Order: sequence, then C-alpha cells, then structure tokens
Amino acid sequence: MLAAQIAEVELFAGLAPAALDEVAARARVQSLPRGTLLFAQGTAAERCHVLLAGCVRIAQSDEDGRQLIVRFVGRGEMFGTVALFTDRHYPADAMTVTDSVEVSWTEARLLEFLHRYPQIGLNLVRIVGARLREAQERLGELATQRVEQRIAHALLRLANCSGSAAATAGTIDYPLTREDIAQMCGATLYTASRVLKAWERAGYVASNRKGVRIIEVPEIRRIAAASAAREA
Amino acid sequence: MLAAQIAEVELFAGLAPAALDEVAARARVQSLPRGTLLFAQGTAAERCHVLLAGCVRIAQSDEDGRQLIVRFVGRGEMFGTVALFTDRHYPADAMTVTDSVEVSWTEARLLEFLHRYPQIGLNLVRIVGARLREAQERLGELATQRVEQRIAHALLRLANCSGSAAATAGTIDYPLTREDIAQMCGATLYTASRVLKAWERAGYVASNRKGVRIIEVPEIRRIAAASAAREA
DNA sequence: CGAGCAATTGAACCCGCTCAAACAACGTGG
DNA sequence: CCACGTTGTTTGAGCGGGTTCAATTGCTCG
Repeated sequence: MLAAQIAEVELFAGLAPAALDEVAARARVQSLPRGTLLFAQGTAAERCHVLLAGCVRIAQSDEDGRQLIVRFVGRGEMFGTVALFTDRHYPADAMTVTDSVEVSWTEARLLEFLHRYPQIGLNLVRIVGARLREAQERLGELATQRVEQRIAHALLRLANCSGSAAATAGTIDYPLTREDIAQMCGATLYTASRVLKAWERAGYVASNRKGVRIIEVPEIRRIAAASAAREA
Repeated sequence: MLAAQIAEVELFAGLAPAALDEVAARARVQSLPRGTLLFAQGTAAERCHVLLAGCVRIAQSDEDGRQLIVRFVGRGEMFGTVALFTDRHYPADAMTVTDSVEVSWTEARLLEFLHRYPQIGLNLVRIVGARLREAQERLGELATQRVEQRIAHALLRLANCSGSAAATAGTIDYPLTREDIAQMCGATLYTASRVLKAWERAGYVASNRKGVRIIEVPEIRRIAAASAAREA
C-alpha cells in the first residue's frame, strides 16, 4: 500500500494516518528503468519528488561540461523540491542509476499540504538544513583536504557509515564508477582509480561492476581523518 | 523603530504589522564591537539571529585548524538558525568584522512564531534553499575551476554583482584580508595575494584596509567564466 | 566470442603550495 | 609627531600532488 511506504518518508514524518492517505491519494507514481532522465538541469521545476525504490544520481554540469555529482538519492528521500522555493529551475540533472520507483506531487499540491499540515514545513526545513550542513562539510573538505581523504569521506558517506556508529563494514550496492567517485570529490577518474586500487590491494575495500564494499571501515575512517601530518 | 527594521528582514517578509510588532517586542538586541565572537563552532545552538547592521564572518575550522569561510552575513540576513533544526550545535564560528547590531530570539520563541505565522516557515525554506543552492554552486567551482576563477566568483558574490545585472562596478565595504579571500575559495593567502595584485596592476580592482572595489566588473566576470581553454 | 565500456598504469608536466624573507600600513603610546 | 610593534601584503625559489595524455588490460553482456 502506498500510504504505508509514504509514512516512512522523512518529509511526511509525524503525519496522521488520515493525512498520509490524502497525500498518497494525490501522488503520481512512476516506474523508471535504469538510465532514465527524471529532469534536466535548467528546466522548469514543477514537482516535488520522492524516491520509493532504486537510486537516482543528481549531477550538475558547468558550461565546460565538467560534472559534479551533488548526491545519490536513496529510498525514502526527497529530491528536486528545493527548486520550487528558489528560482523554480532545477539546478542539476536527475537520472536513475538502477531501476527505480518515484512518486511526485505538483507544486500546487505541495503548497496545499504545507498549508494544511504545518509539520511538513518543519520537516522540510530540517531536511534542507541537513543538506546545507552536508554541503558545507564537503566545501570544507574540498578546500582543505587532499584527494585521498576526500575519496575516503565520499565512500563513508555513500555507505552511510560516516557517523560515529562503529560499523565494521559498509556497502554501496549500486553501480559506482571511478568517474562517479572522481566527480563527487573534485578529482580525475585516473586519480580515483589509483587510490581505489591501492586500497583494494591493501584489502580495505572491494569493488566490482555492481557496487563497492568497504571491508575495513576503521581503516578508511583513519584515512579520512588523517591530519595533514604524514604518518609512520 | 525596531519593527520597521525587522520588516525588511527576509525571514519576516510578508508579515502583518501587528505580527512584526509582536516579533519585535520579543527580540533581544545587542550592539557588538568589531571582533566579538557571537557563537563558537560546536557549542549548543539556542537562538535565531538576525543582523541589523554591520558584518559578521561565519567560519568553520577543521581538526587541523584550517579554516573555511562559509559566508559573510550582511544587514538584514539571518544566521545561526539552521542549527536549531538539525543537530542543535553551531557548525561554525560567528565573529563581527565591523561594529554590528544583532537581534535574536530564543528557539522556543521562534517555534511559537513559526506556528502562529506559517509564512515564516515558507520564508525559512526559501532562505535555506537559496543557501543550499549557493553552497552547491561553490562546490562545483571548487571541484572544477582553478584558483583565479574561484577568486573572481568570490569577489562577484561578495559585491552582489554575480547576477546577470549589468552592474559596472561593485564594492565590498568591510575589511577583507587576502587570507579571508583565500579561505573562501580553498587557496592560500599567497596565491590570493598574487592574483589580486595582478588584477590591481591591470586596473580591474582596487583594495585597501577598508575594503575592495571591483572597477571592471565585466573583466572579472570574464575571468570567472573563462573556460579551461587558454585565451589569446 | 567479440564489441564496448570501465579500469589500470606509465610518463611528463604544471598549477598552486610551502617556506622564507622583506615590505607597507596602521594604531598606539611615549 | 615620530618610533615602534602589530598586522597584513608582496615576492621569490623550489617542490610535489594531482592532472593530462596515451596506451593497454580486463570485465560483461549481447
């Protein structure tokens, strides 16, 4: 049932069952094969999107064609919605990276919900605030750390074990190329390849065409946190 | 009158005069000399701040002590508020860079206002969304552009003429050191100095201890947009 | 099994960093 | 009002991390 799935979406956290039913009733659901472009950078933003299954890559490209991967959207996450509140144009492309299921609502509907259920507004601020925080964290990394550390951070974030949770292994279970990794941390695919290969040789990570596994999370954490000082 | 000044604050845009009066009545106002630390990175976030006059530098430092300037807060801008909705700890330091006047409200009061005047919630989403957008823009720059271009972008942003507005000159009228510039765009103060000096020699900008003036905005824009391709 | 995409590896180069030192602009107090 | 300390700026020389370009190898899937 759709409402049950929507209940797990952070954007709609704390809503009463009746409200969830209403939200669900107004949704448009789409199944999308891998490689589908959901929206393109620069086009008019018209809908609020939530991913129910699969994985979507959000990537921004500048005038020279160089790309930056803003983030990967996972199950239950909202995307493409901030544009509705700013300049009404998507700042990036969204493309499915595996077969996916998406739900969306028109802007008018979202505003109606926001008005009727103020909790959604708070959720929205919390979500966008958390993203702003993460973006600023990345800015700090990009400005001060070296490539190796940035890649380590990127992997930890993707595997959801960047928190202090003492996870001993993390998995990224969707295709992630060296180029993807490079475009997430401002490096070239060559450098990313060299770093990853070195880690594989050391037994810290394993990767194939289906995803990446972090075997030695503590080791990767150590690299991520490694101060500029060289180590023994 | 305080309410009149608060009426110009984006966070409270669209509020009725009575509401503005109430908001003003609950505010705490502080005059702060230059160099005052308003809050420190890592400490508990308790208030929503708005700057009425002056200038505040928001800077984040990592474990190695390297700093990233997140932004400069100007008149009428909100700051230190997102933390209330995320992990309740300031992610950066805030320090006045000129003599300033700040108003603030407790978190409880802000939530009360949010509940009573839903417009504030929408404003908040719009403001935070715009900042997220800017942060992502900077991420793209940091990841793909070279120092010269990043400095150009930083100056244009600070002088509020990064938009397509055909401004012919821009001014930053607060002390801005080469180190500040460097810390905004992930460079060293030495590189920033060399670039700025070169621009001064070319007559594109002028700077002293009181601020920076962009004399040839189009020229700086050209540098900012310069594709990787070398020019004649 | 072969076509095509992704990954690996090598060699050379260069942008921006690091370190070091001199220099200019202030504000302050004698 | 000048001497001085402080703070910010400029400039040089040398190095190195990461890029660029080019070529090869290795998966996968049709």
